[in-house]
Amino acid sequence: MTARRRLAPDDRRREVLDAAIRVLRDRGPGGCRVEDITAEARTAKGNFYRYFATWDDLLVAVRDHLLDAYREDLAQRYASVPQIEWWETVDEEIDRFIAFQLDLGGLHEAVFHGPAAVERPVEKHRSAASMLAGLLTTGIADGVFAAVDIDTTAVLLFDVLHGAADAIASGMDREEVLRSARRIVHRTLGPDPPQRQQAPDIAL
Amino acid sequence: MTARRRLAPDDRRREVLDAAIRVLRDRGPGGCRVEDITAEARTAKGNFYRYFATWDDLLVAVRDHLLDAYREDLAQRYASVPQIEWWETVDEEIDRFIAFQLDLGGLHEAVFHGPAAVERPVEKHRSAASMLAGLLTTGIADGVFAAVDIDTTAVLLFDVLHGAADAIASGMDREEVLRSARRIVHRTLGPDPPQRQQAPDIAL
Amino acid sequence: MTARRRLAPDDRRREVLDAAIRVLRDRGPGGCRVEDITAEARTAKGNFYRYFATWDDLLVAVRDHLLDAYREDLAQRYASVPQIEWWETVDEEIDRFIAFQLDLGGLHEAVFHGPAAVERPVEKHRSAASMLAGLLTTGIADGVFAAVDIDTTAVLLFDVLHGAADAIASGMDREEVLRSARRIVHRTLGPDPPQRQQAPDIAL
Amino acid sequence: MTARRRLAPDDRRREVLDAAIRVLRDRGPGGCRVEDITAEARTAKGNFYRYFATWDDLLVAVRDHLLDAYREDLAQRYASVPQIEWWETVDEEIDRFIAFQLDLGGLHEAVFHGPAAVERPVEKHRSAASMLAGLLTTGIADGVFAAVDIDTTAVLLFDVLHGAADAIASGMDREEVLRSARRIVHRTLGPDPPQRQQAPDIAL
DNA sequence: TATGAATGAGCCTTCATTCAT
DNA sequence: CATGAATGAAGGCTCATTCAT
Repeated sequence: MTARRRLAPDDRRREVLDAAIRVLRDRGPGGCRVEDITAEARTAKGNFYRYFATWDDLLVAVRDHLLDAYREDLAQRYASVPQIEWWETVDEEIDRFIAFQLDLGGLHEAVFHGPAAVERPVEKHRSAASMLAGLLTTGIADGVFAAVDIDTTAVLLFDVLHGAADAIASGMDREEVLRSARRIVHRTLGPDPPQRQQAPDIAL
Repeated sequence: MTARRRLAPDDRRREVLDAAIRVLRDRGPGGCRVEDITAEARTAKGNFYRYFATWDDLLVAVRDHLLDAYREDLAQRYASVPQIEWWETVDEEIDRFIAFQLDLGGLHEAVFHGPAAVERPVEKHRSAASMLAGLLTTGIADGVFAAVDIDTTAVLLFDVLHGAADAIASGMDREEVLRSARRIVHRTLGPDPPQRQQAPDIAL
Repeated sequence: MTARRRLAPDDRRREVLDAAIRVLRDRGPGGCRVEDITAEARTAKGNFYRYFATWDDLLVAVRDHLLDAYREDLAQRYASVPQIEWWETVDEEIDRFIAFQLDLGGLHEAVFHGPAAVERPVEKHRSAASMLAGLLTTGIADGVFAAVDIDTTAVLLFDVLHGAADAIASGMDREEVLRSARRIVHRTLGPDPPQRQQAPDIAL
Repeated sequence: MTARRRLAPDDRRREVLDAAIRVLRDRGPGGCRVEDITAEARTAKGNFYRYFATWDDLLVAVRDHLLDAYREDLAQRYASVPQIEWWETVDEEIDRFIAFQLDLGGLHEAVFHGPAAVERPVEKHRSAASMLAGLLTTGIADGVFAAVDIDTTAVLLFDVLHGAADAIASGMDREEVLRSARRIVHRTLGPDPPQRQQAPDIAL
């Protein structure tokens, strides 16, 4: 390289991390090697290992960074809201999360699947599901959401959103998918339907 | 060298496929090479390539085999049923599908994620979602399920089931998860709650 | 295959040999495996080894077959000719040999180069050069050709013809090449120019 | 692991290239794998690919290196010669070129034949024939050589020299071969013999 | 005898990781 | 600290050759 760019360690680490995010997002996990990332970060290959002990560590770091950023963003959004408009919020957050997922592109496969993801699962407090669980807790406490089992429902609704993004990415109509996703969430969190079991019984 | 075991091509292919399923299930995609599979199948490495042109082809074959088997199984179950007890069926199939997923173990990551899955997506007619769509179509036609958008809802409910299996695999309580999964499906497919939108409306 | 075709061993061997010639000619040594040849010969792979101990043996057999055929052809041509028109004959044979070489296509590289050729050189009595040597011997005896060293000249003139075919194959103008080849041969075998050494001396 | 030897890329590349030349020369293309070369170069196998994208690229590099070296050498020899003694020069260059070829040993087959040679032919400006063509051009311009067709004659005379080396390598007497080769070249480039066509006519 | 399934050594190529400078 | 050359374990794939049926 032309000239050494001396940076504070944290800045350099951040540059590498950002480069990794860009490269992973664009090219996906395949065709993305350590060298691709350091090249994108305009630093030397060996430098990578100054900041990340192994390749998997990078992946974990990327994942955690994204999740933390998302969580922080979420917190920001509701930090100053005195009274949440729950159902509006739900739709808004659904859209937002799906948009976020779509934006991840190839990154998603890289950090949420593959060996790194399997061997080093997201810590609970970081997971998207736990964010959702937070929302559910408050919403239920506010008496707006039905009293579902929070942890499991959060996980499963998260899967719905996640799957919605995949569906859109794979070519399904965005609005259709969004509509169905919203429907599932609304139905799941809405109040119990009074006569739910009867109509079917009759139908049979 | 052990004695040669000469088999009809179909049988040998099947043996290799079965070996692959076992190995993949137990060890996951990492730590599973062509040689591991042929060793498990008690045949020579080179023989692998008589039956599968590339490693990815094997993965696709495994995936298709599993999906086809599941679909066939499903068809079998309802082939002779004159009158479906829809809500019972729903619960039963939910349990069954989740059990199936859990049983896949490391196989799931191997064949539904990773390069092979990305570059060679499941053909539509084979996908689990399309099976679900079939069920939805009939259920809606029978007037039991709400008139949801079939394709997208099928995909998203599939994600719920899939996520449920993951959740259980990752240590969450099986019954808890199952209950929430059932709840989401029931709510999604159940009749519109007459007053559903009111409480929120008032809340706003 | 549909039905076993039982052939006399010699016929079968010949079929395989012919198939090899066709395949080698068309595809060259790369991309030509034992199986390609047996497929072309419409027989089973294992049958190959009934007639040729190794792959290299096939190559040698092909080479010898071609050379023998050429030699026989040559003999035929002059068997009944009472009086050879030497210089016409020279030109005719030059053309013929080059045409033969060109016709070999990929075969040439396969059988006259490569490991087989290196480790198992053509036996002297079979070589094209030895045919040429025969011609030279007679021509010199007839007092038509200059008294060159027969063995070495034959080899080198053979290289000229061989090179001429290569040149044409690689895109040079056929007539141009033929003319130069003829010129070299004529000059080499023609009578000593009386004043040969003087002009250059003067020129310097 | 032996101690790491860190070299400037150009130096290392050169070491690998030289090692390749040695190994290829001694053992020929068969029985020479990437690992043999890196072993000879006292470096790790993987390092090979820092300098040569593929095996064939190495072969091409070796070939070009040899041809360039020879050409440079040739140029050097005549850079400072004011007046060329053409016929002496011819004999000298014949000897030299044949010696060069002989020295190549197994290298010749490796780089001038085989898949690499077929798929990536020598660029024209590098070929030995083009060097010869240069010589012919000047010699003809000087009025010393007969006005032959330069390109084709160069190619064919090159084949003579090349064949001469092969002949010597295969056991023919060196001096005999050289004498005949010289004769062919002299005759080809010498002045037209006055009565060339008559003697034969009479002889018949 | 004919068939084609089975064998396994061989080989190129990739790339995370290390470390001399 | 930064650099990028060096390392070497993997691992996919080929194909001549063997041999059970």
